Order: sequence, then C-alpha cells, then structure tokens
Amino acid sequence: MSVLPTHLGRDKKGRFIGKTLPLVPLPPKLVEALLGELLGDGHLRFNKKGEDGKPKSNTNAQLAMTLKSKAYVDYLWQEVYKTICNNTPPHAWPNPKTGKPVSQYHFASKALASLSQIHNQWYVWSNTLKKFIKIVPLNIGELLTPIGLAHWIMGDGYWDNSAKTVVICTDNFTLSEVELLITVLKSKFNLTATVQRRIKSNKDICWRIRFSGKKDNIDLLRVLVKPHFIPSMFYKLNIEIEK
DNA sequence: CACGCTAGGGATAA
DNA sequence: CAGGGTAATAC
DNA sequence: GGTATTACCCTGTTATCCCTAGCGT
Ligand SMILES: [Mn+2]
Ligand SMILES: [Mn+2]
Repeated sequence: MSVLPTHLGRDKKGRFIGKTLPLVPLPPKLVEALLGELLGDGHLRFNKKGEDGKPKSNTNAQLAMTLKSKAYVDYLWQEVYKTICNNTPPHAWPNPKTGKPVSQYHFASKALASLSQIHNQWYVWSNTLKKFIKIVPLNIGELLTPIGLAHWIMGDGYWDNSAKTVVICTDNFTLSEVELLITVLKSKFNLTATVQRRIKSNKDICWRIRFSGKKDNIDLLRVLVKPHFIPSMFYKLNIEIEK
C-alpha cells in the first residue's frame, strides 16, 4: 500500500506544482487504525461527482472526520493520520466567528489514490439509491487488529452500565455483516460477543454487537484495546483515568 | 449476586 | 456520516 | 476560454450513542 500520486504533484492548497510526487509508504498502523475508523465514525468521500452521481474519473478519496470529541479529533490528526493530512489543523464547527456554540471538530485527509482503493473495498454502489453504501469487506478477518478494534470502539462503542459490558452500535450494517464481525472477534481475539437485536425508532430492525459481560471476556477486551485508547475514551471501557 | 437478553426514548453526534 | 460550493491552479 | 482536481469551509438529515427499565436463570 502506498500513497500514489495521481498524475502531477500538488501543493498543500491542491494546486499543481509541476512535478510528480514521490511514493510514500502508507504506514501499516495507519491502515489498521483507518479500518477501525471505517467500521465506526469515519467517512471516505469523493468530492466531485459526475451527473450519474459517481465520482469523476481521476478524483481520489479523502478520509473525513467530524466528531464531538476534540481530544479524539486532535489525536487522530496529530498522531494517527498526520502523514496523509495537510498542515491545516482540525477546526471547530460551527465557525466560532459566527458566535454559535461549537459542537464538533473536523479534519479531512489529502485526496489519495490509496484511499480510493480502500474506498473500493468498503463501499458498493447502489443503483437504486444512486449512492455508495458502506459495507464490511469480506476479508475483514485478515485486516482487523487490536488497533482497529480500539478505534472502532472509540467510535461506535459504548459502556452499557446496566449490562456491565461493551456494546458496539453496528446499526447500519446487515445481520450477516454483524455475524461475520462477531466470528472474527472470536477467531482472532477469542472475544465472546453476541448479536443484540434492536427495533429502531422508525420500526426498522438493526443489530448490535454485545460483548459477553463475563469478567474474563471484558478483561481480555480491555487488555487488547486499552494501549490504543486515548484516556478521554476510557469511559467506553469503564476504565478510570489513572493518575 | 453475576450474567444474559429485550425493549424503547431522545437530542444530538454523527 | 454524507454531500455541496468555490477559489486556486495547470494544461 | 474550458476542463480537471484538490483543499477548505459549509450544509442536510437522521441513526446514533447514551440512557433507563425490566425479566430471566
Ligand atoms: Mn457512529
Ligand atoms: Mn462515535
């Protein structure tokens, strides 16, 4: 996996600079984290689209993140995705100059051919909806690592204080995708989880991943992902921030 | 008491 | 999460 | 002029997380 130039190099404003870009390796840990972001709250997008709604021929995908947690957005930009981002730091939204209260923070990566390839694995074109739908790649079992799991839970996981366990909100994935993910959690990490059925407000049915609340299982999950968590997300594992 | 499971509401945080 | 608009630039 | 692409900033819309409540073994 590499950061491939499209055709010509560009400056940080996206303007052509008249020379080709060098090939920069995409760090494996970045790819692992990106997988977690895509399972969770991340968004791979093409900016410009043609009349059919599909991306124009030579455009490339960007990773876009818009989240409430300033700490997590800053961490992602600064520590995880810096090598594929420009130097513009995450910005608050709404723009503070509007006087409205800030509710989220945002950054986007560079548009890169390697991200377009990953988009191709994670999104399928729906002819009926005329848009891309995010899916779980069938080879997720080869790709998911503790780093990815950590980012996934920091994104879509929460601590269920009544059941005393972690639940992942996989609401927009299909039942078979959720079952696949549960199989992978068991085979790769020996983590036990079950499908939790839920009726949404609009009466549709969705499925979530509920980790077994047994002490050994939760302990194992914590050991796996805590090293890749930021402290402000420890609450999703019901871990105190130690001093 | 420990653990598993279902159900559902709501104002955001995707 | 997803999509839209525009300035900037090369060819 | 006309096309093509990216970075940056902004907007649309709802499915999220986060919570409470309850029953069962
Ligand atoms: Mn989410
Ligand atoms: Mn989230």
